[in-house]
Amino acid sequence: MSELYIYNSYTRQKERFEPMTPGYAGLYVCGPTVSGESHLGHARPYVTFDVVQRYLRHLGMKVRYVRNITDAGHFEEEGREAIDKVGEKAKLEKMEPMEMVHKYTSMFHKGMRLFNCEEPAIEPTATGHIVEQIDMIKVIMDKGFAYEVNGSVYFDVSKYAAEYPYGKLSGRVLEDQLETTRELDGQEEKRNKADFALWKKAPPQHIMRWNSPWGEGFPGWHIECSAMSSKYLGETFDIHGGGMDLQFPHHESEIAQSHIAHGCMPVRYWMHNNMITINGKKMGKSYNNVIKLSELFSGNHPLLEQPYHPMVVRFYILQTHYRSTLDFGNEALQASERALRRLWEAYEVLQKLTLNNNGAAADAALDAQVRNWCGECADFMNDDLNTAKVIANLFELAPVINGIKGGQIATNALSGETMQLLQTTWKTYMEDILGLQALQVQQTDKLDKVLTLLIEIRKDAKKRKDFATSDQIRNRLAEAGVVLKDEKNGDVSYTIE
RNA sequence: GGUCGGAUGGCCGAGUGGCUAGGCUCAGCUCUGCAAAAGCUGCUACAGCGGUUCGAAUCCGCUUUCGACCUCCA
Repeated sequence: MSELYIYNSYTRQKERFEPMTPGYAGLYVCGPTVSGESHLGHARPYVTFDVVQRYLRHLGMKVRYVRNITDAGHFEEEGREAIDKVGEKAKLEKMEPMEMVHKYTSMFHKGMRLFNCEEPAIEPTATGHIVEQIDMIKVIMDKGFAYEVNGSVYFDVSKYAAEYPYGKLSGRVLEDQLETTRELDGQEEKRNKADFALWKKAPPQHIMRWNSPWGEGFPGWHIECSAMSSKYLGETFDIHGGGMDLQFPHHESEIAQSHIAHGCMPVRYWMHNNMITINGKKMGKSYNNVIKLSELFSGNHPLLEQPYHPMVVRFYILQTHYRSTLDFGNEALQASERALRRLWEAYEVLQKLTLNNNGAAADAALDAQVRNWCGECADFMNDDLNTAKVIANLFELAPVINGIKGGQIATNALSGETMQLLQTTWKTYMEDILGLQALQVQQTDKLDKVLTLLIEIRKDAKKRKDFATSDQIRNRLAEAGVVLKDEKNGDVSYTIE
């Protein structure tokens, strides 16, 4: 039995995952900024870390999964107008800040449900943890690594870098930063360009503001994650996840401020998912090329040829390793849709197979092959969560399942034990770990009865060789999105698209 | 400009030294009243040029090219 290895961005190598407390795992993932609707790019980390969380649990660990909601505090452009993003957008939309935050939080939650992402154990908000953030800033100031200027507080990166490995996570050296950091208004407040804000003084027009020892203002860009992760997971915790684009400056800053505030490194394993690209470019608001989730599900976007089911998108994400870029394309999504449909139908077939083969496997070679394919899935997950290879193995097994049903493979080819392993493996990976669900519309009993009746009428017609009637039923149902399938044994099954 | 990471068959995408990845598409066959589904078979690729090696998509060097980060970003 192999053990779980994950790629640690901090050390840039795969490391064996050993939780701090055996049997328990702490996971923090940077959540959404609820000043706008989530897009396809956002889906990736949440699906990725949902699988991480599911897998840790599958391995028997109790997982505390914390994912924040950023509902205040980020700057549009640091140092320029010091505009709180949430406050500014609210004015444009003529909404109260809390009204907008609630709207986009609800939309985010709805998206997560559609993707079948399990809810985090704790979903803390930035505005709910102003006190903790202020306390943390005070500690950093007391230790001499932050300074106040005109109602704002900055972290002294140079001082930190002189003693500690600042830039290790993102692979950069401070000297480069000093040369390449862009000239911005308000930079003169800082002692060094590389310093970042822990607390910003609120300009008069700023809506969201809180009292602090330094006057009215709002928390800096990075402090919320440090304050909330340490509160709920401890000063050092197991896994911190997020998109690769957050490595610098966000996660680098988290490390520095937490390190000073708590005297220890905050995170043991850093995990970063790669980006979703579109026409070769990262999908992001700075490129103005985002496809919002609602557009994706409705197909209402110039780049979309059709709507895509949330499960198709989830499957599409999991077919690629999380550390590779994933290029958006209609062809790719459509391929995923067909693939998932085929896989899920095989899964449903497998669940219905009831074989009681008490004897040995008639086809020992196939039996061994099946056992091997099943067993490999765990190895693939343990190798830095290679969901792509797990799915490939499920596709290796699909013809075996369909073959047994179709009669191409003898019913006693596999031993009863292997059959059971096959069923358990599919249930475990399809549902529990990959978190996949049926694409089909949930049919009601009434609909099922109607369709059963039509199928019976069609069967009678076929018996009488009245193919006009039988084809009419089949074709009209197909037009309505119900596909009939004539089984070899005379049964008829249907799928609703 | 600096740092880092890619370039795999018609498309998507695994894969770090030798063994068919997988999916989608396409073609043929089996089954079938026809079709669909399913099963079987075929299409066999690793940007280019050198090098290391018995052997390289996989290691090293160079070239071309794309991207990410350096500013809010998942």
